[in-house]
Amino acid sequence: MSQKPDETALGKTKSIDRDSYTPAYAQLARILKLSMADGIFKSGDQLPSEAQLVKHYSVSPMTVRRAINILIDQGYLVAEQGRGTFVKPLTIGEAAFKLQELQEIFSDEERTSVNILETRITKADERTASKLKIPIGHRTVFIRRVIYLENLPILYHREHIIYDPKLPIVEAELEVISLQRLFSGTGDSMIKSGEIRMDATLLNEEEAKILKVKLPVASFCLQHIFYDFENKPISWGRFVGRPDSLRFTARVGLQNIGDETYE
Amino acid sequence: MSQKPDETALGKTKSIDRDSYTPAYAQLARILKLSMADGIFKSGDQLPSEAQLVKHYSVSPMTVRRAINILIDQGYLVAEQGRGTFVKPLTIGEAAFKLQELQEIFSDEERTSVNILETRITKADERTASKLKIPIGHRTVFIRRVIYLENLPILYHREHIIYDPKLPIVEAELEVISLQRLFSGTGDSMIKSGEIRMDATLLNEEEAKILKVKLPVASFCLQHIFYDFENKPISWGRFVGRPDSLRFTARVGLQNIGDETYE
DNA sequence: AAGTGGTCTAGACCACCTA
DNA sequence: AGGTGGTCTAGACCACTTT
Repeated sequence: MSQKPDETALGKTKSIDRDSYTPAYAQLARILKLSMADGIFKSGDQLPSEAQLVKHYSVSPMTVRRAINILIDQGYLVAEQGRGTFVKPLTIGEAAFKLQELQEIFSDEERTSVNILETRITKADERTASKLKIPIGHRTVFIRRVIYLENLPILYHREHIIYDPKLPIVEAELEVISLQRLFSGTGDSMIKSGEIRMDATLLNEEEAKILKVKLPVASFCLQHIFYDFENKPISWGRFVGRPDSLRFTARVGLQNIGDETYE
Repeated sequence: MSQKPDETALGKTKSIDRDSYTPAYAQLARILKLSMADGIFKSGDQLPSEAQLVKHYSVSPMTVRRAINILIDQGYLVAEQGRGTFVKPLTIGEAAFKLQELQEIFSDEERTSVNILETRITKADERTASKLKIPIGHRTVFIRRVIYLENLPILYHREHIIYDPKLPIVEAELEVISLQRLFSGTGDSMIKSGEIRMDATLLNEEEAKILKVKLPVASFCLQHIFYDFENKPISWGRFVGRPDSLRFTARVGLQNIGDETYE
């Protein structure tokens, strides 16, 4: 592992194809990433300076800068002003579990269906009132529903929405407003932000029955609170997943360096 | 909710302070983000064109472009070539649960300690062999350890590392190599990439005893496989967390718009 | 003083979409 | 055709670190 920048290492690498449709900065980012994957630049190594890269690849400083910024954003490099740019050692903290997969389930309308078990107006109990920051007894719309993927129940959802007499409470609409919209992101929304918390829980009898699993069993619970543009809570709810259908995976480090832009 | 770009909306917003130490692109990104948070630009709205922003804020096209790219990367905007740049509706899929918090636990050496329960050379059983892609019976180093945060056991870790006679197997080193290094990211590493899977599990008796919790209880399990630069597995292991100490939260949408760069 | 990254300019050309 | 985003140039100046 060398600490000095090694310009000669660039000699054997690919060059930038100016006729290609993938932009120069993306090509350069990919080349640098491949060099790291091949071990040409190892963890802790200093990269050739921007000026050297500009010369070697015959691009402008802005293009080099952009390529490097992408790799910094992706966590592969660190830049220190006045010192140089270095290959960042892999850390586990970079790992992130995304809900993207959950979103994909919802956008697949062919295989997904939602079944509303119950929807009624109720008065907030202590816990609900506390979460939604409303007085106890304030009216909320309570909904219970099951999300099926090819006839298999994979999510059980319970949600309290603050009752607003100005909004129409049509069951069919509720289905769309609170779920489909949140996941697919179509149209406008009254929601400014949201917090989601993931817990591991033991399913209770009701949940196990609805999700058609045998007790005792552990699964994920996703609790969510959404806020409007005045930062007031709108709704509070929780998804409980079928344990064998809901998995989260994350990757760290260098792999699958494809042709995609920004990769 | 308007669909046409509304240049007049910019009139009342802040301007860019050229004497400030925060760069112009970051200031502009923040201004646009605040405008969205204030509801000046709503979900689905078209932003003023780059040319309009250039004029209005008296910056160069590259600066506007950079500010917009940041907000696109952060998931607040979408750009469509030839059409315009639009405010992206909030979607739940953007939410990501990061292991950053776990990393912070490890870097806090004052409060964290690691206790090795066992370390021995063993022969791979079927499952281990399959995960590490080695023949059954191949030697591995098996380690069990507990991570304490202020004398409270918060993580139980079991790991199989492929035995390599070239590497020294000093207990003290193992502690550093496989955990501290992975989390803190100091020094170089033989690891090129890793996969981490999160599951919800019922703790078994051994796990519950070590983590000092009462059964039955559900918790998170983080399974990991790390690969070397030839994409061969190096180690396979799993963390089981103390359920009340290990939580994951994620946020979506606009909030906490501070002074930080890139925010 | 020399080298590094960080920012920024003031244009240019292109591809794409809409009218 | 005119507007939009997407890319890129060839420099410039600054702040910082190292020698």
